[in-house]
Amino acid sequence: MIMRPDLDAINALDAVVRHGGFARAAAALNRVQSAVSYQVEKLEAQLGVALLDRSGYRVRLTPEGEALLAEGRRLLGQADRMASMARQFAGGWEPRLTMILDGILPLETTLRALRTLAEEKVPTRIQLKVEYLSGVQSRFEKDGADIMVVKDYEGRPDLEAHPLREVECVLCVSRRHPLADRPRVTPRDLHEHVELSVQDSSGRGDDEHMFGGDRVFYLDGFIAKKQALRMGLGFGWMPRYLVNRELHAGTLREVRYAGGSRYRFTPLLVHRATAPLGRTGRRLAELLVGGPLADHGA
Amino acid sequence: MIMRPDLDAINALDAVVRHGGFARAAAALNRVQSAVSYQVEKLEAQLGVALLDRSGYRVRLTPEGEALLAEGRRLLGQADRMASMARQFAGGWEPRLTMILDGILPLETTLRALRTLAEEKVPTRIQLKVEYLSGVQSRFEKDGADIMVVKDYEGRPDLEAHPLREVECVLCVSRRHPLADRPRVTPRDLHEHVELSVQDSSGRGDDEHMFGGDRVFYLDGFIAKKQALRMGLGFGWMPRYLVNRELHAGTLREVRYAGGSRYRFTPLLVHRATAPLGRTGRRLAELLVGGPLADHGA
DNA sequence: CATGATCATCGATATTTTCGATTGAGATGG
DNA sequence: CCATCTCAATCGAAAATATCGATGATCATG
Repeated sequence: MIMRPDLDAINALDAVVRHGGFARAAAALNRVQSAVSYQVEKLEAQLGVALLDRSGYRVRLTPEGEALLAEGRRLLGQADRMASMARQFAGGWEPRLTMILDGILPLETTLRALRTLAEEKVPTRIQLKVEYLSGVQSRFEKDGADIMVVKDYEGRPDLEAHPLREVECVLCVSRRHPLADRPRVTPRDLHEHVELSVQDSSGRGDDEHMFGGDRVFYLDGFIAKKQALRMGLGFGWMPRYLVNRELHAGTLREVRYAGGSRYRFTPLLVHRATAPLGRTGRRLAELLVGGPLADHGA
Repeated sequence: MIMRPDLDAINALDAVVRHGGFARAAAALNRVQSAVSYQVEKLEAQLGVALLDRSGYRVRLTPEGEALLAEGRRLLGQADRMASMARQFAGGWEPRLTMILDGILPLETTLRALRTLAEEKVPTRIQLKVEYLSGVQSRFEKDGADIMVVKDYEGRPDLEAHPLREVECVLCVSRRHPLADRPRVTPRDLHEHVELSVQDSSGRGDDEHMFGGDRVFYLDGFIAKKQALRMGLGFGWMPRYLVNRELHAGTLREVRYAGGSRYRFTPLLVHRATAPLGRTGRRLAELLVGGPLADHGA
């Protein structure tokens, strides 16, 4: 008996109430009066409830009609949201985007970009995963992700890379560590101490910037690594943005290493050239790279 | 170009995905395969997005289709909720119910009944207002409320009343009040002290149980009155359920009044006989009265 | 390779929706 | 009080839309 209401009919009722009458509603809907009348009657039949009080000269909502129209308007709103989502998909926005980020990079930059996307109301459901070193690429492949932001990656012809802002790394120790006060540190000095490193989350080989000592502690992220450094467990490379405060305060010291206690690298934003990014992907890349994407290979 | 989607079309898509194929979906919907095919194509046209990937032997949702169908299912759910609300209205449930409660009565009983109604998922929007003494009836009239629960009311032929569980009142004072230790309190004794009373929220006359002394403090509710009693400001009647704990603990004492320090009254649930209660009203009355409503006057 | 299932397509039919005109009832203004 | 206007229901005809039933192409399976 009572069935699902028809959106057009709800829309008709809404127009009648909003414009205060069938004739006006009809004009607004580009229909004739009887068509609107028909739709409202249909709605009443579908719901099995009298929605309009027709006893007076002008129609009025019944209490039931009021409650149901309120519900119906929410329904219309939701339908419109669905339509607008479709419009965005039709306009080239992808429904999903997966990005893998190397944990050595500042998360804040990425989060700021994601917030901007949210403010721009992109309909894309974005998934962000953090990995380390070659774990990034490995997950990129395994998950069929759309974008990865890496320190290094194994170049392939079907991948396209864009350079991001340089990141500087510093070789640090705790101020209480024996290496802290040594004026000129040699590789031999380093070998006598524990090196702290973030483990490659894929389980594969090590970073080129490691020293290959006998004792290496592997931590599962740079936050843990920083904590270990501060506790004086050993020495290790840290991205500068993560230890600036500590270097300044003196809780961490830069190792005066003869071979250079700093190095810079250029992170790369990589995506597949074969399956080009959707609009959200392009926008995200644009925000991260800091300008529109040039079309060049790795 | 992109328009509001049709619920039937969404339903068709849902059936196709759920049953895994057009033919099965058609069977489930009591249509033929081509009709379902038509509906899904219409939906795709309405949304301007390819929802199904038809390249394989079996159709699959595109990523866009997945996102949009998820949205669509929520839409269908909401539409069904609207239909079920209508079903309840059609079945005699009223959309709104206003009840006025005398603040002397235990709120908990009422709240328990309202919770039960909520659990029974009645669609009615219930408004509860608390007033005191004749303020209850006055608001009942002014707001055109459906139900009032009163201690006393001005009987009229078009009102129908049902007795509720008796409430007992106790004449109390603070244990530090001079009346607390007096063995036999006379009306004259009472007149020497301040009487505490809850003010009639309509501003009209006083309760029959007042003592008519010279000094009466009017409080704006029983919580305030209890506080005043505990502070030793005076004596006054309190419903027993509100002061049981204090009487037991000894912070409040029952006045040993010669004319009786207790009285009971029977609260009445009153509604209009002319405009009979809807289903929610009847159910609420039933819960409060503690049984089905008998059909008798005041 | 035969068979069966799946889905798109298409003409015919059935149903729904809209149109346009009319009617009766209430408001409006002289 | 009456002419006139607006409002909304009603109804037959026309238009639009949905469904049916049959066909054909494609793919899977044994």
